[in-house]
Order: sequence, then structure tokens, then C-alpha cells
Amino acid sequence: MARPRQALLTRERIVEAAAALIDAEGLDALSMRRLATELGVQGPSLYNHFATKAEIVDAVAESVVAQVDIDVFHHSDWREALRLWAKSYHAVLTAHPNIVPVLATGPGRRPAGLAMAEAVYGALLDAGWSRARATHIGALMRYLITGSALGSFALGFEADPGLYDERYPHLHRAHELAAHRDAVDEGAFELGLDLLIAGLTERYDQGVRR
Amino acid sequence: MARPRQALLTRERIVEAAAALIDAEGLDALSMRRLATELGVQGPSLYNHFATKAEIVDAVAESVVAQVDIDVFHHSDWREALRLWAKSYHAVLTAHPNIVPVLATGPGRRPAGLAMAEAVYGALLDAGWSRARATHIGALMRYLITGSALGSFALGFEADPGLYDERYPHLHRAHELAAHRDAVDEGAFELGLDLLIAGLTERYDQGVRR
DNA sequence: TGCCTAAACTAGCGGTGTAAGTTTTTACAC
DNA sequence: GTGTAAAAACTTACACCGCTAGTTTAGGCA
Repeated sequence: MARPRQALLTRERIVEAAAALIDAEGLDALSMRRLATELGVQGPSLYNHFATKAEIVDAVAESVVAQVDIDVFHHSDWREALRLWAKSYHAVLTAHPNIVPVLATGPGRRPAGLAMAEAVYGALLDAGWSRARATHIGALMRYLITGSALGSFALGFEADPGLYDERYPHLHRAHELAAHRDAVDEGAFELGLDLLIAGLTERYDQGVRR
Repeated sequence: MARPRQALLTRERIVEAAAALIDAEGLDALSMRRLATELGVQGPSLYNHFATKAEIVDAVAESVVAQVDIDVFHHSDWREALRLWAKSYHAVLTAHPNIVPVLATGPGRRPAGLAMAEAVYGALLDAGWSRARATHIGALMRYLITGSALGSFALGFEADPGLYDERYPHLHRAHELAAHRDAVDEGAFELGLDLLIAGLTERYDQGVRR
């Protein structure tokens, strides 16, 4: 085909298609040839726009992080902002579960990730937390949010009642968890958020800010 | 070679070699051919002992989970047991960081994982927590533990000071984080554990157990 | 002794990420 | 206008991947 009059690919189109593929069929379904086919193009053509596959995946992750609402830190008290941000982040990850492993593991040095870190960290510093504590709190929120989005806890127990009868007496109804998967994961996340923010508030109000 | 007089492979030897390889060079370094070479054998011979590569990785994960100390639930108050167990789990994951993505994502339906769930869940039920809350607490602990072991928060900021100067004013010393990586991640985990257990204790003592 | 299974082997299939080189189009400098 | 360089598609190919199939031989058992 040689070079077409109008470029067939752009970085944006590639990222969009990759994101759609990951959302629909999971990370493993994303191969360069498959993605290229989806875009009506041959595999190696993608390398005219991205140096490696990892760069594409990173860009998808970035586009997801960019959807998180960080404006709340400009309008709300740090406690409320932290809660609203965490919920927004959580909601975004829940909407794109297949990309979560990348976010949970990867570095996140791209603009959206840095902007988010800046917003969270800045708000905590402005509230009076020490640098060290602000860092800890930011990390902790990340643990809770990505941890809860990563693996459904409930799905860890398969839908086979007979498996758990004798050796694991307390788990004898564990198989029912799969049915309430969303409620369980959501409940655990909310509980964690409540406990963390309540605990931090208490320390804060007592003047323990480092 | 045909069948040797003494079997060259056993499931145990394979799992040990796979675990060593993952610990030393990461998950990506584990390929069937590479693992076989490490064991002085040709690639496909492994399929005489495991049906798939995933089964081998699962067995490695299982062997790691089996190192976590769950005896504490038989000796201690639920609060103390929860804390000790979490620390043990955290320590095991810190010692084998490369396998964490598997644990954080996967189902964990093997004996060691189930035994751990049984111990945690059972202890919480015995303490008086409702089924739903016990589930939430177990899930929450898992989020904190695997989340903190997954990606080093501190390493998310590369060691390039210049990068953060203007756009991210609060992050202007973020590159120093990498140097204190362990302290940051450890501090955040400890803070989370303290906050969660303190918060749960407070609810518990007030009689709010569901 | 004869037979079946176990546990190694070799050969090979379809798929992966990506490197290298080719072709044609477009943009721009002289 | 013309020559040149870069851009963006292409084809081909390499080394590796998980895994299947079929082969060979040793060990255990009737």
C-alpha cells in the first residue's frame, strides 16, 4: 500500500482501539496484530506511532487515570475531598477492570498520574499534614483503591458448595459470595474508606499530624 | 533419552525451580523452555507433571501463601491476631515481590489460600462479627496487604528532579522518595494497619458488629 | 515373559513482539 | 518547478512462546 494520502492511524485512534479491546476482551486479547486488524492495518504499522507495545498499554492506562475527578481538591475540605476522589477513582477502575493490573503495578509517571499525585499530596500538605504523613496517606489510599479493584475478593470462592464442607467449616457458605460479588467488594471498599478517613480525622483533630 | 532410570523431575523440584526463577528474574523470565533448561531437561517434559504453565505458577503462589503464619488465630485476641497475621502476610509478600501480581489477581482456591480464609473468617465470626462484616474485614485486609505489596508507591516517581519543577509544585522533592522506598511503603502499610484495627476495635467495643 | 504406564525425547504448529528493508506520498527548501 | 527528506504504510523474517503429537525406553506388575 505504501504511504496513504490520508494517514490511517493516529496515536489517539490506536489508544482508543486498544482501550476498547482491553475493556471488551481483556489484556491478553491485546496483541499488535489483533489491534492492527481492528484498525484495518497490518501489525508492524503500529510501530510508526508507538515504539513498543508497553507504550500503548501505558497510554491506555493514562487515558483511564485521566477520567478520575481531581477537581474536588480545590473545592472541599481535605477529608471530604479524599473521600470523593477515592470514590471517583474507584468508580473509574470498576468501569475498566481489565486495565487495573497495569495501574496497580506500573509506575504511573505520565501526566495524568502525576497531576493526581500532585492534587492529593498538595491538599494534604495544605491541610497541615507532614510531608512524610502526606506521602503515607497517599500511598495508603492507593493501596485500598487499586487493591479493591484488582481481584474480586468474592470471586475467589468458586460456586461449588461441596468443596468447603469439612476442612473449612466456616467457609461452608462461601460459595454464595460469588452471587453477591459486587455488594461484597463494594461494602469492603466503603468500610475501608470510612475507617481510614475517620481514623485520620481523629488524629488530625487531636493535632497529631505527622 | 527416553525414560531415565531415576525420574529427573518431580512436581516439587519444578515448583522450587520456578519459584527461584521468579524470585530472581521476575515473572516474565519464567518460560517453559527456560524452566526446563534450569532443570536440565527439554521444555515439553514439564507437561508430564503439570498440565499447563498456569498450573505451575499457581503452585508457586500456593507455596508462598503457605508460608504465612495463621496459627496466631488460635492463640490471640482477634485484634492482635489480625495484626500479626497481616504482618506475617506482608513480610512473606515483601520477600517474594515478583509473585504478588499472581496472588493479587488470581482466585487462590488452593488449600493454603482456603486455609487462610478459613482462619481469618472463623476468628472474626467467633469474635462476634456478623457474616457480612467478617467478609468485608477479610476483603479489606487483603486489599491493604496485596495493594501495598504490589507496586511500590515510592518508585512511581523517577529519580529525575527536573521533571517536577513547575507543573507539579508540591512534588518538587518527590524524586527523593525512591531513596526511602522501603521506609515509605512500610510506613504506609503500618499506618493503614493501625487505622483499620483501631477503627474496628472502636466499633467492636461500642457493640457495632455488623 | 509380556504388557502397560511413566517420563523423557524430537518435531512442529500457530502465535507473539519487533527489527529490517521497501515503496509511495507528502512537505519543504532551493 | 525540482530534488530531497521524512512519514506512513507495506512485506518479510527472526527468535521466542505455550503447547500437541508421536516416539522411545525403563520400571513395575500379572
